[in-house]
Amino acid sequence: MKYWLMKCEPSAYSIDDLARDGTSSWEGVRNYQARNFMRDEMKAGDRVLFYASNADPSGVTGIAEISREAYPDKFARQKGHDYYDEKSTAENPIWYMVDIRFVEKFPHIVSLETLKSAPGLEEMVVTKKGSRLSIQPVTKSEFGIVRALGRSK
DNA sequence: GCCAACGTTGGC
DNA sequence: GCCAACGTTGGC
Repeated sequence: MKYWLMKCEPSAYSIDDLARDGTSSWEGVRNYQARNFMRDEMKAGDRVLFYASNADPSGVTGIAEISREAYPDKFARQKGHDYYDEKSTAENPIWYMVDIRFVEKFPHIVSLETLKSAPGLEEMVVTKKGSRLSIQPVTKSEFGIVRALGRSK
């Protein structure tokens, strides 16, 4: 099993929205590196740290899991949609999406500041300066540390 | 809202 | 294929 961190602005979609919906599609990834992780490496059952970006504060708000592996992002072919990309075709969709399922919401957000100062997370991608990647691989050890922080008071 | 860091585009 | 210009992300 692999572990991931996925970013989303809470104004667009939050852990509370996911808790309400149960599952959600994860469309709109328009970065090749993030797409490759999603398309080539994400498997059903993989665990996800749900990260709120551009938030106050930003940080990990809970856990989700991959419920459906990568399939073409249909929004890339909907003209006028925010996620429309004229280069995307049925034969070569270019962009992919996955579905995620709610697992748990932490009692408190694990802020970026906390992540940066936590022992064992020094190499975690999200704690590095200028790390804009919206889908990041996380090690099993990092995942466990963040989950413990999220569950603790 | 600012702006540094990063990815993409396009002229050459 | 280089790299300047531009657009976007996301912390602050």
